[in-house]
Amino acid sequence: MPKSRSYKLVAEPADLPSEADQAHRFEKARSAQATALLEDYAELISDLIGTEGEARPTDIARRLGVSHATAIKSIARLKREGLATSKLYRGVFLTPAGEMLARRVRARHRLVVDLLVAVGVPQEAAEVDAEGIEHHVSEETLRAFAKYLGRA
Amino acid sequence: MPKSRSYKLVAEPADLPSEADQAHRFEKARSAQATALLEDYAELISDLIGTEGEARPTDIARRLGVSHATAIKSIARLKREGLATSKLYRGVFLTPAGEMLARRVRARHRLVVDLLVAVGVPQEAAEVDAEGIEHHVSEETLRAFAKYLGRA
DNA sequence: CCCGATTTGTAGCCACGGCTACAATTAAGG
DNA sequence: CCTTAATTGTAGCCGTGGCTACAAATCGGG
Repeated sequence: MPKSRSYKLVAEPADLPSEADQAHRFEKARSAQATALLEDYAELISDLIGTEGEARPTDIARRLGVSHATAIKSIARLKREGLATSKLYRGVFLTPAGEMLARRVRARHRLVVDLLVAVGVPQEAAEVDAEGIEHHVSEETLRAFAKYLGRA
Repeated sequence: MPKSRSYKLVAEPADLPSEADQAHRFEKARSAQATALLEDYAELISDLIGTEGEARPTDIARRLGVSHATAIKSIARLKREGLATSKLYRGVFLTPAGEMLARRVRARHRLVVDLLVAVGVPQEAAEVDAEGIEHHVSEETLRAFAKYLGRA
């Protein structure tokens, strides 16, 4: 029985998922979006520490294309979430949890770029699109990507 | 010459894109995210009108998994952006611009799902992930997908 | 060692997109 | 036709993630 509008007798159209399924999908997308920023910061901080030896708020801000104030506020959120640490006027560091997240994110990012390239997307477009796409790729999809790329 | 920290003599590490490039990618991802909500609403409204004959705020809200108040506020934004129209206590309709957007979004959504399935992602995972991924797929990448699927 | 530039941090603003609570309107049934 | 349920709309709150402007600390060169 339909959840509402019981006077409507037509069946659920085949080309639309059930209300519950559809709502569930959107909720997933929203929750993925909520963690996207944390993931981007974690990966970037890890990269900067790896290549520059340190991750400084202004560098982070420049790389993300935001003001330093925005970066500092986001770093504060990372600290609240237990992913990063920093002392006043010192650089930013990742906690073990932050490092783990960074590693996962970096691996996922590479897989996404590689898959895009493998199906014929030009390198630069793949890099750009992957930056947004990666946050919405589930573990299951990731496994499929790895398998497709022969890294199962 | 580096934009800052001129005392640093090491070259830009090869595994990180230039600051400008990276910032540009993140900006792209952010702007895509900003339009994602409008795209989801436009597609859903179009679907509902097509299958149910009308698009009512509560149905929209249920399908998106948000409160009706949230849906109504978002519909107001669609109206501000010239994508939808509605009169008090009547259903929601799309403007020609809204319809165009909906068509583009629907086609893109299908292409993304089909590509995911084609590379081995299970149907349901493809549907879920596509909901978040689709907003970040550029025209160029879309063309590559179509070509890969033999629909060039 | 101090002065000025750079970096870091803080304060406060805004729009967005969630929410609950309440008001108004419409629609259905007796 | 009137009452009640459902729907629609409004008000106001919250956290997020942008921003600018200003303050504080650090760092490098003279």
